[in-house]
Amino acid sequence: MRWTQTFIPTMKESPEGAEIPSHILMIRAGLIQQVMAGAYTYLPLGLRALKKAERIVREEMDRAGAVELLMPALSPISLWERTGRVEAFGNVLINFKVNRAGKQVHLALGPTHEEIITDLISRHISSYRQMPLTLYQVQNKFRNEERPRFGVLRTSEFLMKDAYSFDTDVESLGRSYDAMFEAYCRIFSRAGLKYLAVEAESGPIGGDASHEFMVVADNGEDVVVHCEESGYAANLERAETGPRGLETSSAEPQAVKKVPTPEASSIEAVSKMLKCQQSDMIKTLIYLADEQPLAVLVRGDHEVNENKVRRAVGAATIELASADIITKVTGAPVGFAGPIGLKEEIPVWADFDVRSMANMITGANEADMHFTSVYLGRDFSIAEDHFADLRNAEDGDPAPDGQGTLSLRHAIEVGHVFKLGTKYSEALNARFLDAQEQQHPIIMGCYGIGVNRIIAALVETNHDDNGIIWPMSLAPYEILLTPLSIKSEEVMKVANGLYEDLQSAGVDVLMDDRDQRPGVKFKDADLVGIPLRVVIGERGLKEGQLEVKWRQDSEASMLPVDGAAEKLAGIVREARS
RNA sequence: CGGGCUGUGGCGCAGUCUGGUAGCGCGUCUGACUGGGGGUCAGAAGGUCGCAGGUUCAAGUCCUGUCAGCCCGACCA
Repeated sequence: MRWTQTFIPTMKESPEGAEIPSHILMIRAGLIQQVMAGAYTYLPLGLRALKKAERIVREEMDRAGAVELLMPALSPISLWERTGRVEAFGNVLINFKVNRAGKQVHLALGPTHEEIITDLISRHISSYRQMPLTLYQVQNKFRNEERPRFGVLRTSEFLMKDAYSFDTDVESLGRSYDAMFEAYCRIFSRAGLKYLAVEAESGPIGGDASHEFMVVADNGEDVVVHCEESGYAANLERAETGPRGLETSSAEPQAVKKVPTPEASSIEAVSKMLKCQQSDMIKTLIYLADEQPLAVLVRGDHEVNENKVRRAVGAATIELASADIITKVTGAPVGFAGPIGLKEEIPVWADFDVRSMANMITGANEADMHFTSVYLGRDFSIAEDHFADLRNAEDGDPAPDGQGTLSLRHAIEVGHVFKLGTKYSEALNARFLDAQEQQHPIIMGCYGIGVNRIIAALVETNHDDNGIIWPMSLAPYEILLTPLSIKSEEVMKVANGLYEDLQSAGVDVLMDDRDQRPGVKFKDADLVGIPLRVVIGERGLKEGQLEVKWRQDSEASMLPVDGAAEKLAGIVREARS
């Protein structure tokens, strides 16, 4: 492609509103253009990168034995009603009514396709002989995100590769899952991403295993917990922490005191008012677990992990109690709850770390009052089986296996594999007969990749001050030819010859044939980030040489014009790997 | 959904407090010079200042409403 014949609107300045590198660079390099919040046009260069990512995904899915199909974005709302996901998705599900032959038809734009594919499978699979089967598609998804942001990292419409496996038993599901897991590893490696496969929260519905593929990046929306030593990696929502020592204080216990803390209803405010460490305080939160109130205690500087509470308590749902319920249960307004003197008898759970606390400060279950010098065992007690790991992991916590310490990092989720189980097959009546003529629901898995996020995550993690640094595998073009003077016949003769030869050799080549000064071309070359740049200039041609430079290198090397095309094509082929 | 910020030629911004001829840089167009890291000179085009209403002799500027975008938080497969 010749630069003058395509459409690459590069920009010198960062657009207003774009703040993170991937967003800024994708706009400046002419990859995308915003249409509205959460919706972007892929310009020619951006689309080429996206298609490269898509191709890698297809190749690896096919290699793993998955079979491609294509489902529509449009679907009848009734399908979503059957699985209860109209409520589950709520406002995220884009749905609307249209008039058709005088009737109103209620439609939804698919945010994911479990319903549609399970409905499909229920009509065509009836025997164990037809499985295992894994189907996939690459298609646009629609989610009315409450808050689209960060360029193409979180949008209302996005390109997703979604795969679904159908198996007869759990062992077979495990094999299907592992095949997808392996495929994902190959996909992200080929895309040049440094990723972590982390244990993920499988959520309240179905499934006993789930992994997310995360690219560590400061601007990522997710937080992962990682241990270099043991290799343990998990989403913060899921991450467990290792055993922590039971420290005992040698200080002489003092008597409990009730102290006034007017209007100090947060941990921060109380610690400031009483001039104490947040880690000496107890945070007491009232939750509703399956509609039943319970109190959860964690150290003041820790965060409660609701999923852990839900699992520890054995509840299906968990939510923070409303102000009314808190007042009813504790006898005090929000912010003054504590384990001593709760108005109602409710279960009290505590995080392991509470066990090693002494001389604590807690709410007094009375407006504007806290207790100080509180001791576990002396002033309140908690049943031994009500201690559990109930908080989010923190930097420096021991790893679950005790090997090394955990560190927290922000990350971008680019893929997710999930053992679904029978949630959808039961709801949509997708069953099969086994060899014993017994009927069972089909066992499913689902596997998603955000294709746009592969691009965004790559740019986010592979750039320098001057622009994007593409790996050969995703680069919109593999070689950029930069003739320095298009007015020089000699330069253009060599450039055009190279261009033709490289194209014939199957290389994706872009030639900057604009009548621009060299500085402009070099700046744009770095911004756009094509991996291999070949400069054709009068200076070099005098020696019969071209100048070849990798985007990530600062120094160029010389290459004789004779045989340059074959040489360059070879280098590209090698780098594609 | 709560909090904060921003809407002025294609892009980035100043001007708004204190009402009085709409400006700057980049980009674009024409011409000349120039030609290895975003050139120079000369000229030109391009804006109902997000939208609606109000106050005023006069509104980009003041008031009311509204729409859009961005950031933080809440929420979220």
